[in-house]
Amino acid sequence: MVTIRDVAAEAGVSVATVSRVLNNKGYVHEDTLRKVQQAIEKLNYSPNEVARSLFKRQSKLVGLLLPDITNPFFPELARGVEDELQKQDFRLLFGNSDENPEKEQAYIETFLQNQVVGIISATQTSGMFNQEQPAVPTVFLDRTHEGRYTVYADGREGGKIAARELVRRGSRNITVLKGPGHISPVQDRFLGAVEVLAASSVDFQVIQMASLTYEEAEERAKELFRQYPATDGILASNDMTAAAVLHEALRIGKAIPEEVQIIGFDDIPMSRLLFPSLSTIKQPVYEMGKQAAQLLLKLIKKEEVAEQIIQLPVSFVERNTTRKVKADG
Amino acid sequence: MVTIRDVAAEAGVSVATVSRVLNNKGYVHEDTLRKVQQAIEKLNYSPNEVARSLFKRQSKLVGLLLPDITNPFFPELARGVEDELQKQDFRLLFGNSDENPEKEQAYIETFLQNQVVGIISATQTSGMFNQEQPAVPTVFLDRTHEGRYTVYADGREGGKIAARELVRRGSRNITVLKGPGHISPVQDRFLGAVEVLAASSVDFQVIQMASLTYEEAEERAKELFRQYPATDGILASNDMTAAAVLHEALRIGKAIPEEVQIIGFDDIPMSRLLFPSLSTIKQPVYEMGKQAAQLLLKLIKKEEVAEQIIQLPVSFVERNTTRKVKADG
DNA sequence: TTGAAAGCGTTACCAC
DNA sequence: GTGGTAACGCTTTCAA
Repeated sequence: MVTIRDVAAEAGVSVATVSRVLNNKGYVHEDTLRKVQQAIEKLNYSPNEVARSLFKRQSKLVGLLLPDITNPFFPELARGVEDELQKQDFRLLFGNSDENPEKEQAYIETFLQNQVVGIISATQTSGMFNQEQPAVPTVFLDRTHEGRYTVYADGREGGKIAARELVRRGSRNITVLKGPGHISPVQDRFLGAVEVLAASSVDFQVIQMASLTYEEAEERAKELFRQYPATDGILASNDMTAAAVLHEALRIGKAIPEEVQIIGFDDIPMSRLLFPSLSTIKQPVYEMGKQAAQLLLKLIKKEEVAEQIIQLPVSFVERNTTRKVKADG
Repeated sequence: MVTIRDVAAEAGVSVATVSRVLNNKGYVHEDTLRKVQQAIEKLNYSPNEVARSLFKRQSKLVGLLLPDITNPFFPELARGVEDELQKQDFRLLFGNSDENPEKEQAYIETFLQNQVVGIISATQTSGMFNQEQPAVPTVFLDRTHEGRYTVYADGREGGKIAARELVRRGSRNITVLKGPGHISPVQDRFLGAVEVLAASSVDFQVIQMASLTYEEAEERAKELFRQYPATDGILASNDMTAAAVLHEALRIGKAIPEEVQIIGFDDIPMSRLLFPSLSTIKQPVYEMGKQAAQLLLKLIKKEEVAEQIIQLPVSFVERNTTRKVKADG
């Protein structure tokens, strides 16, 4: 391993000088500069980040905590975060918590032990965060936490839009699939939907799910069609569950969207590839990741941040699990 | 920040002693042990990994380089890697290279600067790796590299199986969509398929794609049906392109699988949710990630490793883009 | 069984 | 403009 000492020796200067050119701060003569640069080149030197981090008590690393990268909602989030951080030469320390408090705790602890400059977390449990203010700037992503920096999409409005679209397109007996209540975005969209439905004149009922897995959604969908055969509109908690419902509906011979309309939530990549392609509420996922990273960067640099909570808009994506409607007017 | 010094002071011992209990190596009296543990508890001390890494010239970090986590093939790979490493308290430094040599170079450099103990790379370009043996144990995943530790699935055999299944199920005019030749697994499956087709009595043609994007596949699919209207069987480079072909086929009114059969490759999560659900060649993706991590762990610990290359088997997943065939016999 | 001290590779302060 | 050196928090000799 070649160190700053070797470079100094090679260039015939002190380590202090080499350090100065490395960080280009402080005076250094042009000739000296050249000598040092040549030495660096010659020895193929590259500074040891660990030593730097130790001295500065802060690394160029950011901790990213996700529930599960395998859930198709998250890869784009992660990408948004990474692309933004990468531009400023920050790197990602990455972990999946499975919403398991112990795992989460363990990851956060090692993030901190590795002296990350900041943390972005898309988890809800946040056992650690709840206890105390974390030692480094932290931004929550997709999940809201009272009094914390947060970037998320307007799930409430999304739920409303979904419900309105379903009603507007003619559903008169709607079933809402309600996801786990402790996941804030899931709860928000549910509340939004119910708010609109309650104020409308359509019949509706709610089926509670304990998870958002495809498998459970399949079960619930069976139940749904058995229990509420008159249902002609379904609001799913997310696209994955919508896919399960869609398949079950097709399996038992329902015409989609003629007999039953379905609206999902998220707009994950697969949604447009389903058949019929899935109408859904789109979250600006990449943008959310990006904005979370930007916010964190500001926090790290102690720049002024206008607001603690950034809420991004969602939008209805009309595809083929909802009926067409005449142009408004 | 509470340091080992604080703990030592609190416990009334030297830092050396605290270090000994931390790493439980060397003699330490039972009473002393207790005192130190209490001090640690009381001060809520947790050792600084950065300082450790600096001294040991080696961290508890592993670099994971992926082309793009947004490509649905990779999340499960990453998960396999992470789950395995996490058990042994290693953490992941994570980056997407987009198969861009500069990005890749930059990531690897920072991995090394952060003194990772090892690297797992699923990239093909590997500008850096090609030059010289990297400074730390490195395992290639999904992509093969001459003379390097590698974990991958048997794409060649997969290509053969796919071709055989298509022929066996009655396709007589087959189009092979060939992905970018520089990506080894993609090339392997192509070669396997062609090998079987060439030895068979069916007609076949090849369409070359410059990428594996859905968008390009859509274009090529249009071309395909225009140029080779007699095609009754399609071998796609992966499931994503298969999905595009499937949609285009449906759009122009082809009956699937009656008029045209399609087989994908990978078995990404969406494949079973397509309509008709996609027959494909399944790669044991999670397992691949896991094995790569296990291999790297062995390398790190300088344990004996039986072989440099681990090849995992693939399998045909029969779904509904291929015709049923009577039981063999 | 314990402690003093050197050293891991940097940076930043202070002299010159 | 430049260099010497303490310090970052830890581990590991080595001596006691």
